[in-house]
Amino acid sequence: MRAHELPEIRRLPLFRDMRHASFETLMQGAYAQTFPAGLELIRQGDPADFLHIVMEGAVELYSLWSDRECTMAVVQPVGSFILAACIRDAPYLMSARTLERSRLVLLPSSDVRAVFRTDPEFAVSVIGELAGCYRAVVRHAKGLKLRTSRERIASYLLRQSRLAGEVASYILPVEKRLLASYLGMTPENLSRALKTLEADGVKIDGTRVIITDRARLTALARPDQLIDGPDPDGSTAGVSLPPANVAGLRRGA
Amino acid sequence: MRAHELPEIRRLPLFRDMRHASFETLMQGAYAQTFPAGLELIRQGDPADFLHIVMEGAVELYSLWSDRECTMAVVQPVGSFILAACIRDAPYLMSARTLERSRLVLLPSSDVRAVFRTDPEFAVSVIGELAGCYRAVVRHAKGLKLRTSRERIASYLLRQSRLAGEVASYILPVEKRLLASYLGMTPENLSRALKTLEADGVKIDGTRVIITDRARLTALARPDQLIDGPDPDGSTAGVSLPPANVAGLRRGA
DNA sequence: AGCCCGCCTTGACCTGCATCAAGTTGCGTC
DNA sequence: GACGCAACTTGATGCAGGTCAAGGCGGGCT
Repeated sequence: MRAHELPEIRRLPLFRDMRHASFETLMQGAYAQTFPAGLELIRQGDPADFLHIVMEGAVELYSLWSDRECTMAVVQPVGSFILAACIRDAPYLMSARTLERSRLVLLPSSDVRAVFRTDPEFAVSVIGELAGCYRAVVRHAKGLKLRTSRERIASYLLRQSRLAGEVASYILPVEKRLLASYLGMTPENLSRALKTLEADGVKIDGTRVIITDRARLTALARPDQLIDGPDPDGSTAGVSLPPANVAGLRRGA
Repeated sequence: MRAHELPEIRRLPLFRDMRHASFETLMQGAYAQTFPAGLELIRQGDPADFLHIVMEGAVELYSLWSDRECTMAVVQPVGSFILAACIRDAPYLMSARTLERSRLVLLPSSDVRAVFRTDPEFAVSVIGELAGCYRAVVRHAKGLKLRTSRERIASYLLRQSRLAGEVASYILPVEKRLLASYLGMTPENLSRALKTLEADGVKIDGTRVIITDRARLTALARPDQLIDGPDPDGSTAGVSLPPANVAGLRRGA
């Protein structure tokens, strides 16, 4: 564990308000490690031994079933994942892999469970975090059930623009294949849909998104706070695709 | 509030372990009411003023977007709903309506939030409940993204059979239109798919389901604990369609 | 620099599922 | 028992999106 990492973890909403002693206890059992890109960190179905925290890099949460695979979320620094499985001492519902070289901190699940029973402040933070995660997944499910592919794409593009500060142009934060999987469609379909969306106010040039007619794109996407967020308090709770970079710098790769 | 209702609420996992005084406090602000069938209890987007508990009847949670609608879950006695919105003091993400004449207990959200801050045992229960809800929605999303319509139907039919005790025949606990919406398809498509599933080991006669070839149906559905549940500890956390009745008695209607 | 591999695109095709439009059944009501 | 409504079924049709197959582009490595 590096010196600067402890304060960074401490600043997370999940750990911000807990007692000092509790934090110490948790961090005693912690260990940090750097993993190469493309490594499977967690296999779905395995027992939830550790709460994972992403310090650097990016981690994809995905699910497998019967030779099919789909992306559920991407976790970026500094964020935690699979809190729910740790708490219930239940098998992971999702697998996780690094998208790039990543540094993680791992906390034994048993420690996490022990600490929130003795530190009410930490318990309250866990409640907030879980409630946020729950609402994020509900939003995702709503999008899948209520919107068509094109609408999901348009909403995503607008949401990323909003997260970057209502910019008219930005760089996609993830590979298109991953985006397609997250949005519940094939890469081919995403590619074609992006092309046809040029008639609806957005131009895609490689990884760059240029919103040419925001009103038109908005009319198609019909963004809704109850699907696209954010929650009034603004916390995203880490279960979604990462925010876009404003400048031309490409994340990862 | 009726005399027998307090103990029933107290028996819920969410309230079972809290301090007596906390329970008293919560129940002082509670009020119970009976609603007719088909009444909108909650409109998505409204502020989360009350935690709802279903004492009798059944409540559908559904979502609306742009003249489309989909069922997210059905809550049956004795279960609570929209805990996450209450905790975050955020707008409801889903609407709720009674499916039949139902009796509900309503607890002011502010009381819930206040109590879990002062009663660590209650906080722990809330954590467990939220983690369960989160995992239930993740499962639902996985099913939507990884399985085809036919596979979702087959899985659902097998799951209901399991919940009823591996019976070969049972009555559908909900209307088919609602089931279709829950499974993410149109009623027409459900109707047709059920017909074609007769070649795969299950016969549907009205509301009765008869599994004629469990092996064959299982081969199609490829049930998976990480999608269909249950979690090892068995708690369903109330976010799913209700279990089937074993006997010939029809729920609701 | 050149090569190679993986991501992305494009095309052709086709399946699954939605949509629209009638029926039909079942059930509660009068 | 007849009526009427709502749920369900069935049919015809169309389109969204999946699948399969073949390039093209770009970035990283030797």
